[in-house]
Amino acid sequence: MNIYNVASEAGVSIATVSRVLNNSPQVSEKTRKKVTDVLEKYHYTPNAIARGLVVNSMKTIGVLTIDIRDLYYATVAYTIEQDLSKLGYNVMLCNTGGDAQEKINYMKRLAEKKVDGLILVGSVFKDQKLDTAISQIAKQMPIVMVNGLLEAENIYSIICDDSYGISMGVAYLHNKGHRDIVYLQDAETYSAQSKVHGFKTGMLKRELPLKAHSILKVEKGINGGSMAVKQLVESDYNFSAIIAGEDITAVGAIKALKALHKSIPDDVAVIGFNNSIIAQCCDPDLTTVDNKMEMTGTGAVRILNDVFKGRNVPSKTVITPDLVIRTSS
Amino acid sequence: MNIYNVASEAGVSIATVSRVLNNSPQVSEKTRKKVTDVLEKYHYTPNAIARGLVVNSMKTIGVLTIDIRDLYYATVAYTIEQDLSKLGYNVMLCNTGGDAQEKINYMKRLAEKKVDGLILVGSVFKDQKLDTAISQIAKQMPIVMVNGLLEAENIYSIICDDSYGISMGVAYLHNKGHRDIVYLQDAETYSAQSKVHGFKTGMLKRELPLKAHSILKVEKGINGGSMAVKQLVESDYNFSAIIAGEDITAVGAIKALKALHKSIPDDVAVIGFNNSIIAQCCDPDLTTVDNKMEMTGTGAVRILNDVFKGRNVPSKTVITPDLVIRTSS
DNA sequence: ATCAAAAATGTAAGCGCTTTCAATAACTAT
DNA sequence: ATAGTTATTGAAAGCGCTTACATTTTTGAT
Repeated sequence: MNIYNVASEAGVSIATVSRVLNNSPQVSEKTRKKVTDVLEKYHYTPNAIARGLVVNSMKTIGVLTIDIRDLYYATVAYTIEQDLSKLGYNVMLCNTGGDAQEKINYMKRLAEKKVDGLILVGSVFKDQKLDTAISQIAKQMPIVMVNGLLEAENIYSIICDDSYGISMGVAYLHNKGHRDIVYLQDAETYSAQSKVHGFKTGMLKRELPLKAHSILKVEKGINGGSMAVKQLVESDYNFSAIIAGEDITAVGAIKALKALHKSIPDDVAVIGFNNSIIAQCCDPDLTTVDNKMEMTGTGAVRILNDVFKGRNVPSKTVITPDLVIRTSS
Repeated sequence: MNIYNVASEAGVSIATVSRVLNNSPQVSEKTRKKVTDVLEKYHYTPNAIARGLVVNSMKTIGVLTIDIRDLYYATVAYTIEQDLSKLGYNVMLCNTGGDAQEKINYMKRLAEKKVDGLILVGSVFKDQKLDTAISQIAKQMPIVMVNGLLEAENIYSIICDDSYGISMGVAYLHNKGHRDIVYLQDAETYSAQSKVHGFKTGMLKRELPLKAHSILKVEKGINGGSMAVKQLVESDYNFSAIIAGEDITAVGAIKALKALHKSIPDDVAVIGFNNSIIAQCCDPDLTTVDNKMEMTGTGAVRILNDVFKGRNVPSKTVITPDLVIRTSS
């Protein structure tokens, strides 16, 4: 059933049917009814591909995340999807993992499908090949980078000030009397780098010691956090507080500390990052940096929509995180 | 840059360009090179919309979930996306919430966009209007229902035997000597109904008491689980074990129990459902039913692909869950 | 009744591709 | 060289829609 069938059945031209389909005001009530009757009778479904070919848009946005099972990406992607849906867009969701080439492949496929825009959530720290590819794609459609930065035409960034988030954690711990704070770096993304930076500057600003074990690179997850604690204890490193790059890593640290009969927060204070639901599942409840996932998603969509509407959009938007204090610190 | 430009630049016909684009073997190496040179020179990107219009497919699958922030949906959707990607498909992800009408709206939009198939993850228990809509849509494309059932042409179900999962929990607790087991029902989906059924039959089979408080309807989440425990304690109900419909609800119960200085599992044993990462974040680690999220997602994709390939596919596939025993029971 | 303006409808081109079928080029065996 | 094959290539239709422009109908003022 296509527009021709409808037209002949209703005794009008295809142009008129198209007008009815698009609620064009310039069609009389009488013929409108004739057409809608036929439309309903045959359960006509317009073909968005054909429409898309003409108007050169499928009302679809590509969203690339590292891994949707990670609560951070899930929440951002959820908000993006819901907001876009209200604007009439659908979301193509891609899990790219950490690999740059995989990201490029996805972007190319989405470019072929002529998505109206791209939102890249999370980003590898630096990859020249990837950056080139992104800039190239941006010639075809606007790109919003969430917690990633790439200064180029038609690319917009929305970034949570993760650095500041971590430095808030440092400040809080310092005020509580902590001096030997360990930071667990559990990723190599733009955000992760930013967090490390925040930790370093926060420590230096307060003249706290930055030693060999102050920044530990670990695997993200419960196991990574646990291993870090084991490593610290085995090396007899003296520490009274841990800040982790993600809640889940902090949970791992808590588990290991408890297994060693360390009291939290009395023996060791722990701070996480993301303020995901996980922070409320562990025991004690986790103090964490709230990086405003909903605000991030909503902001990304607003930027994209503003670009579509031809409005003036700053190339970089910054979101300020909060420190959520719970019982683990 | 379109196929015409490429053709004239390369001095061939558009048919030849199309053949090169689709790696047709019937084109000589010489002309193939002429064309690919032009393709690369201009960074030509094929237009999948135009292609889609001709072949009537966009190589896209619609995936409807209740809420991607829920780890269960996230994991299933992740697996689906990854598996489909390998087969050359992209995923349109939709968060429908619990609302039937919303689901219908999404499905209609996806139908217009001519997705090649639909995977509905999770489903409202019964809704005549929704079922009618789904059956209608199934006339246009195959539909796979994950943990949902609707017997109709072109609709396939893949279901985790949640009923059995819960009954395993009951059996385990019974063997440990528990008699007064409470079930926390935290949803109204098909799965949720199935879990309740499993609880009832499991209890009856072992001649365990089913009293007024044996099945408690609660809100899903930490708060729901906590409230349930409070309610049970306040009403002086005597119970020694709790099974929750989801891990996160079980975590809420654990928190409330610990706040009341009940020891877990000695005073009260707790079992969750899903075997999500949350089950390893709480303290003690949560015994839970593993409903094989990856297997479910992979199965759904396999079914869809088999249908595409014209293979014979059973209308219902059942997955058997496992009981993962940890320290909370 | 008549004509100009406005409203409604129709015609036809074209969006960028695939694909059938016809035409041509390149071989092969005589 | 020649006819018969076979491998390449090209011409053109068509996928289902939007839209600029042309045409027809309606309306309203005279």
